Amino acid sequence: MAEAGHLRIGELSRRTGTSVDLLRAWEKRYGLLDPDRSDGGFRLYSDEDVGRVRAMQAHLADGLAAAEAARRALEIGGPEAGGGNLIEQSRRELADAFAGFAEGRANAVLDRLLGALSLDTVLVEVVLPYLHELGEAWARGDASVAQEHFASNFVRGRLFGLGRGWGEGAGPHALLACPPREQHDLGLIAFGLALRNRGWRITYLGQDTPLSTLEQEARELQPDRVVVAASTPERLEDVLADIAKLAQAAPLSLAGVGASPELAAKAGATLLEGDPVSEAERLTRELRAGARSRT
Amino acid sequence: MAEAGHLRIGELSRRTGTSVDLLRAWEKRYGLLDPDRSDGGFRLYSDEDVGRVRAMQAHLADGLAAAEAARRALEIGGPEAGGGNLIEQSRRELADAFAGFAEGRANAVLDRLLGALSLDTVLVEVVLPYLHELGEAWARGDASVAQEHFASNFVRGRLFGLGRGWGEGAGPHALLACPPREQHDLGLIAFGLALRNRGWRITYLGQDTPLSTLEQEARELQPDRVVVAASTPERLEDVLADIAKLAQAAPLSLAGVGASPELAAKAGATLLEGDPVSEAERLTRELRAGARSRT
Amino acid sequence: MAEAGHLRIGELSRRTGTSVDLLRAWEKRYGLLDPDRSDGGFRLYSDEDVGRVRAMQAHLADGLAAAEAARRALEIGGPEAGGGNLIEQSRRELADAFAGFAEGRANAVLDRLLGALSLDTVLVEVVLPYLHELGEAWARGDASVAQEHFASNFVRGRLFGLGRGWGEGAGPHALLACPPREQHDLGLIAFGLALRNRGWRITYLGQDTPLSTLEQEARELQPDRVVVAASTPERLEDVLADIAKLAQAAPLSLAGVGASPELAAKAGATLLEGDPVSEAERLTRELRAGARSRT
DNA sequence: ATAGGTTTTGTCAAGCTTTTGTACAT
DNA sequence: ATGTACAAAAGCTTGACAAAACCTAT
Repeated sequence: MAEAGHLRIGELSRRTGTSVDLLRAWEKRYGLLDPDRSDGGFRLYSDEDVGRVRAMQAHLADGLAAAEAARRALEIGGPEAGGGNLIEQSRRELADAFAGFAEGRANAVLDRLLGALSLDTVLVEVVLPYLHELGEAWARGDASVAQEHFASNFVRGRLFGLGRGWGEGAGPHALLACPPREQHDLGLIAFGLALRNRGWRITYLGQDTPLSTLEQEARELQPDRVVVAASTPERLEDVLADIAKLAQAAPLSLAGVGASPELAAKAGATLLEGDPVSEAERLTRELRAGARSRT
Repeated sequence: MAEAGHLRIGELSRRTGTSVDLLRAWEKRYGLLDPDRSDGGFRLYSDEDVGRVRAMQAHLADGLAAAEAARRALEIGGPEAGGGNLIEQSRRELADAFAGFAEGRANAVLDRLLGALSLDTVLVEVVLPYLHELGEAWARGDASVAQEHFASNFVRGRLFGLGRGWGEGAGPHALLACPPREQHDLGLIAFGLALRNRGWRITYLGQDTPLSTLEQEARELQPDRVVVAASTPERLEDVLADIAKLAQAAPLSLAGVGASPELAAKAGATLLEGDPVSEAERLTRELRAGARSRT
Repeated sequence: MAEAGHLRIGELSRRTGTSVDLLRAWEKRYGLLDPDRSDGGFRLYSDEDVGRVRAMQAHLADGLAAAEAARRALEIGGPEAGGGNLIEQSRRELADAFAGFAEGRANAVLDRLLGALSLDTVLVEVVLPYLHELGEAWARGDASVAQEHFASNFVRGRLFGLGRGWGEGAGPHALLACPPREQHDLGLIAFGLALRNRGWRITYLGQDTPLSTLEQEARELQPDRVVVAASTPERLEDVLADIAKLAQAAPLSLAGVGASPELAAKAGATLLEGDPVSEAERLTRELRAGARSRT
């Protein structure tokens, strides 16, 4: 590695959008950087340093004090270092367990993961990829329906277990549902968990919810955000007019493979196109920013 | 327990719909309440007091004079005099909680029940009746779809939580599923739990399972019993030929409101017409008898 | 983990939507928070604190007076205090709760764990390690007798609650007991639960059971396995002859720190030297293998 | 039910300190 | 490049205040 230094401070400043003075202050005050020096004494930074500065900025944007942001940026290797192996292995074991209807082993794998990593990581690195892969295998005909059913029910049960109590609390409030005839709700549950982890309160209506009901509850509960998720565009297109009406009742987002920029635009809704965890993060940040700007 | 006081008089008033003045009057005249006091002298009421006020109201509504109503409200021993009271009260609280999307309270009710009674009792006395009633209310149009969805998802999550690990073990093996297009699986899950509680190992395929898949898995796993549950006869009639074929592969039972003696006879299957717990008990007994006779 | 403090009061305010002044007031008046301080004296909050504030808000929304809401937020803790490592965090919280005789909080922690993980994992990763540690702390004189009693009784109550109905069912049958003068039965109960989870039927005789009684029951009930657990060798040595006789009546295993290969050999019994869950798994596997070989 | 006094609790202000980004002299 | 200075933003403590909620007694 050792990536010898090569960037001078001006270039590092340009690349990271941080002033030269500030970079020096961070170095002095928090030891964030420890650049090589040219013969003449110029600081020479490596690519790793760019990463460190970016991490610092991310933590600042997250609201941490500069001192604390620096401390964290320095704690590299970070949370999931060495988790890579565990994750890779767990994915394989999980697929194996499902193939053999071995609930006990599947439970053990998830327990081990949850014990070692954060829920966000488990969702993003194992559960969601597995669901994705399962869908594809099923479409290809490589997975039996029984296997898909068994795995779905298993995962649904575990996710609901993790979500226990998510309907309580004082944070922002999200209302989650799938449109009529939509049965795939696992991604939506995962999204609910990611929101919960960020302080949201969740009301979950789930699979196959009529739009009229959804609109009525949106008016009544006045959630900070309504999210409708579908696995195919048809499910949304079929009720597009109702969705547009729903968007009048509360801030609305569309999610899932079935959502698209066009549909979202027509409905007057936001599109959530990333993975559940990133989108939960984004929604939370936006809400926080909105609250601040209104002050 | 001794659940120290915590509600102030205003909140007690809001919760019971009785004016603050009247509450103080009842305390003074009949000694209906005997709240703790804060350092500054504020009255602090416990959850028990809420129950006592409710009892008082019930007696008043019943036509008793206030003095007499209070005497009786005090007599009833208090919180959960006898199991019957607990069950009755829990049912009401559960219905209340679902009506208000109050997940926390619903969890609290179930936790209390599970702490005090056996799983069988909780299923038979509270969960299954509630599901039944919910179905009827929904059919009558008295419950919103949202409420039904919310409650179903909540109950499904809790039941799966209770069944965690049910796929493992040394006991007899049951394979459970609903036929195509059937979405009501809560009763089937409850049945799985009742079986589990009697030592069975459960493989759960759930809603909307194609018969071809089911038959294939039945041949492969060789379960001691396959149970197919449906909420309307059509779901079963539509695939009657396949069900008959399935009955060749493994001992088969039909369950749910959609099952009938005629259908079972045509399919070559047993009928489970009682509640999940009794039928689980019966199946277990039969299996044991069968094992003995084969010896 | 030790997730040191890192949020300053402004950010905590933004994240929870509570004014800075109010946060300080809650700290001063109710001791709701006890933040670290920067060198200069700024308050530094942890993720757990975010959870505590959220719990406080939830209770306020529920109508409790602020003083009472704070008391509960401290007792019962927050719903989901940040991601992190679930097991590590739960262990700490449990130890905390026991140290403060906070039954409500201990219950909340266990409920969350049981909802999120399988029983096996909760036993192996949290409950048993805690018992072990408590034993050591007590031996060192670091834990008071009162604390040890409180924790033991609490855990015993919860474990028996989980085992409710374990005497029923169709699976293999285990008879569990401790020898005379042995009072430590928590590990044995955990073992019973692990067996139950694998389909066994449990008859539990518990602490301080005379060998004569045990032998009589073994002859009468004809269990598939008898397990005797002791925390010191003396308890077993004192009745070794009787144990050997018991081994004639039914398949016998010795367990607990007091058991050893020598003792087992002398008694004609098997030794269970691993943790309860692994040994339950092993016994179940052996039983299944035995059943198959006899076919 | 009203009147008159008390407690609780969220908010604010004043005066001082710490933290942190930026500026400037050497 | 370095070291120092500076000012805005964010925090700290103490003390006070007023509205809401509650008290007793009539």
